[in-house]
Amino acid sequence: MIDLKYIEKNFDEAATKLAKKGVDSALLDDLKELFAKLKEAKAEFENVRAEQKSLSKEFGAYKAQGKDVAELKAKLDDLKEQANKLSNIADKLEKELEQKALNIPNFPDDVVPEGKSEDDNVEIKKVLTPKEFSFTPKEHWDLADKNGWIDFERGVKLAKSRFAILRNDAAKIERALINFFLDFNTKNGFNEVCPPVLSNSKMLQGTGQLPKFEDDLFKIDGEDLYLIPTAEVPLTNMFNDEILAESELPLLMTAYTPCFRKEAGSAGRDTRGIIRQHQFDKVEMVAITIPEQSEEVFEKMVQNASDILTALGLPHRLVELCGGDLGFSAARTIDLEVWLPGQNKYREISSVSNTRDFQARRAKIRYKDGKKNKLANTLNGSALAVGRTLIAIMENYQNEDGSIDIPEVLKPYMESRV
RNA sequence: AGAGAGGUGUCCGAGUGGUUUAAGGAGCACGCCUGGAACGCGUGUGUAGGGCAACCUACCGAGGGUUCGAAUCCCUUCCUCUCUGCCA
Repeated sequence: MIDLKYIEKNFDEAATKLAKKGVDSALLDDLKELFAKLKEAKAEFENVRAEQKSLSKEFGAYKAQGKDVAELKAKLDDLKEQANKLSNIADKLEKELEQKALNIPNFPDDVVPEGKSEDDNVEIKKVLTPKEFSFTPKEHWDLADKNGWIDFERGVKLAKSRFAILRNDAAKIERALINFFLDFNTKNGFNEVCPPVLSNSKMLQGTGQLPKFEDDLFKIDGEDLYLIPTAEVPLTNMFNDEILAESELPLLMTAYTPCFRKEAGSAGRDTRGIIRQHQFDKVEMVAITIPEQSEEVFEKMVQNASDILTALGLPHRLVELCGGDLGFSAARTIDLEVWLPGQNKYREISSVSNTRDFQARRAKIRYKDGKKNKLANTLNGSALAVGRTLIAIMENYQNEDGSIDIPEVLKPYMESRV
């Protein structure tokens, strides 16, 4: 959640920042007005309540002394009615304000470039040069057919469209990648976690998926539970409503989980192949830091994801997302895009974000700084999306006859094949 | 799923209608003690909001109710523990 006090005191600055993300300043006006109204309503209520409390004490004393309380009671009855009325007004305003505030996205960092869509993202650097093929490289779905690696029809039969079954070596590579990623991250200081893949609504609100993006989530019928869209949700919320000791920060975590997304609004996009599925595997990194540290940890996470791609011999590039392409909770995001020779373009394979204190404020993740409690910073990033890595390996390691080589670093993880 | 017990501050824990204005302890911070530390002693210390000082308000799992007054009584609901059932 954004900092309402900050908006109150630095309205123009806040409006400028959010304009970068495409937020209409009228929304902020609304928010500011509500905030002021709420303050006033609360003050009014508190005054009445204070009187009510102090007279109630007198009432007790009167009774003890055997004095007549009729007059006092009439006064108190009146105050009670007033207090109820005022508290209802304040409650209503508070709920309205909260609902509106929960739907305002995070402020972008100053380094975030202006822009409306992904076309305005800024390339930071390229890593590894795509290799020249002596033949026209195929797309991954053709290679999948040729090798019997992906069973699209039966995936649809089991569930519905955008579900697929990995078979033969594809299933083995998927598993090998998960293990390779987890080992790689662990060696770089990330602690391995194996969380639930269902999450309740409070946690999803903590990381920003709810209330705004309910349509993207699979919900369990009759329960306050959703399938997680990313391990960011359970890992970050492990510390929901907790106060951490400064000495235990930064907390660096990594987890493999399947992820579930309805992909509402992407009808027709990436319908071939397994680029965009309702269920996909991902190994995620999450960090909880003090504010002064989050920049450094952010760089580390980007570097870590890039190093994995390099270790796999996959050409990729780093892209700084522009304001318009930035996610709801992110203050800053760097995407890693892997080279797909079959598609002849770079495609997103990892997204590393610093949410600053946006999620921490929603999820009440704090740390004790000497005496005071302060909001922590939370960061997340993929290292990496497993299915898309499989695609990248297929397309980059393909031979003219359609066979596919296995990257060296993966071979120790695939002894049953080699 | 059934029966019983319970949810109080960073943690443990007392508290069955009015000096609870949440006891006490641990932890933490500061000071004394020390060559330095531990121990010991003293002081401070729940969270959030408003004035930003005194002070005021909300919060005892959540929501509702009773009452002049609720951590305390009633209802609903969630969670935890123990036993039973089921299960990888």
